[in-house]
Amino acid sequence: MSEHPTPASDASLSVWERAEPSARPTPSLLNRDMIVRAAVAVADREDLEAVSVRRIAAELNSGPMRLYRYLSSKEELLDLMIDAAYGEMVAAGAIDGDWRAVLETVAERLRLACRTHRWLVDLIGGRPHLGPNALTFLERAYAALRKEPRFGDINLATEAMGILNAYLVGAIRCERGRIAGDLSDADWRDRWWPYLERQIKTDRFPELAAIVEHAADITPAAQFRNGLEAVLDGIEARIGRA
Amino acid sequence: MSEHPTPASDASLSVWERAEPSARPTPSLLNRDMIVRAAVAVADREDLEAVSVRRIAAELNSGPMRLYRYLSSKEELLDLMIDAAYGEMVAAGAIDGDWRAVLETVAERLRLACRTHRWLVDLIGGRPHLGPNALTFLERAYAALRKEPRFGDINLATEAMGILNAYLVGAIRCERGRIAGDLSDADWRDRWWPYLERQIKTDRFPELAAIVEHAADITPAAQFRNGLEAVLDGIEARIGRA
DNA sequence: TATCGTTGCGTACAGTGTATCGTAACGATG
DNA sequence: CATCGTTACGATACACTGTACGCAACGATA
Repeated sequence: MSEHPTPASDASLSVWERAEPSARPTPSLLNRDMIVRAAVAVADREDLEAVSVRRIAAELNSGPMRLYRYLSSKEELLDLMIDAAYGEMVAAGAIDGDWRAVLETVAERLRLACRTHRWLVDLIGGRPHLGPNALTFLERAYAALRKEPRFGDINLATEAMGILNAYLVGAIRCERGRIAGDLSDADWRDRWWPYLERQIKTDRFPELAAIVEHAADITPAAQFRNGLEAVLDGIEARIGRA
Repeated sequence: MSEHPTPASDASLSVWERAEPSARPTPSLLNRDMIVRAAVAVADREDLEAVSVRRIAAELNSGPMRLYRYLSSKEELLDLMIDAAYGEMVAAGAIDGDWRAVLETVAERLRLACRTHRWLVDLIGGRPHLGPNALTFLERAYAALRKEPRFGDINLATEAMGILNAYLVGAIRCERGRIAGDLSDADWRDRWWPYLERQIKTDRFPELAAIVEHAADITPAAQFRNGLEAVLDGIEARIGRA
């Protein structure tokens, strides 16, 4: 597979020994889509730091530099991965309903995407998401939102979406590694939890102790939804006032 | 400074060629605090990816592995840096006032910390912040918050703080790289902005076009405050109802 | 004094992203 | 058809990463 195919015109060899003339060693089909697909697959199966240029190239039976004909940097690969995720969010269907339903749909789609592709969590809130699918998703969300007369002023719509987005990014990111995070996560159970328990036993943090004691009272999903409701209430208050 | 000192007991050399016996080359003072200080300084001056173990070690006139007597991994160095930032947030003074003032103080402190130390933005929302200073900060915030009778139920306090924190993390992270981000940022001006402008000219994204047109209507700082107010309103609505 | 366990940290390894550049294939020309 | 200049591919190589490993030097013990 990676053995040097004999150069098609090595003069020291007779014709019969040499490879066929159209020797470009079957330049196995390759295109951006395949690259992104491979990267997403690796990131899904393992995690984001398993995605290295070499690794993805190997996955496609090529050398690392071959990818650089399709991408000009690894960052661009990440951008493409993000946009692939937005592609799924777009494909999940039309966005409609009253403004609250629209914002809830946006929230659900993003959260679902981040659950399907855990690596996405590390990528939201960092670089801007401006790929074609992201733009399409945003465009549709805004279009749906602005059907409501209350959001006739575009600045109001932008503000609402900005607030929602900020909450989403933060909530989704914090869901990993919340105080007293679910002990199913190995990192929490083995590393942080024992430490936290010891700190609390010192009686220097009575409030936190109480919090940890009640930590199991609410599931992450419920917390997400409660927060979302609160944020939407807040937006409603601002909209009404404006 | 880094020339190989001849091993003091290399049998192949005569005494006169060998270094003095007490060859331990003056093990310059070192401790965790100095390491963290150096790392923060480098990250402040350049950015987070300038912080490599080698680089920080060199900054302290030592080899890379020397740091591993004080840290067991680079991640721990990042944890220490984060907690140093929380140290400043704690030192900024007591937290008091009514619940709204408390949450606003928390918000301001975190945002200020992220402006003073831009690298902190990359570190919030990722790993949990459980260093002693972070715990102290949280403890004080909760203590102040719970003076309000409305937050007698600890679960309410946790929920409120969770929502606030999610918004803060997201808002602060998104402040870098928002749609039509400030053109003072070189990356935006040279890389994203021209692209975005071209996309909008295609008329495929009329909503986004309108948004971009009005992008300058509001400053990032105002947007942050507006969002914060909305989130606090939302929390108030939930608290009142509960 | 000779030996040993412990400690500190330099060396080296396996990996990263990507600049560079030799070379192979091609299209145009003699 | 042979030759050449041009292009584009992608292997090699470079500068860098985090850190495992093992060696050298030390203090304590026999």
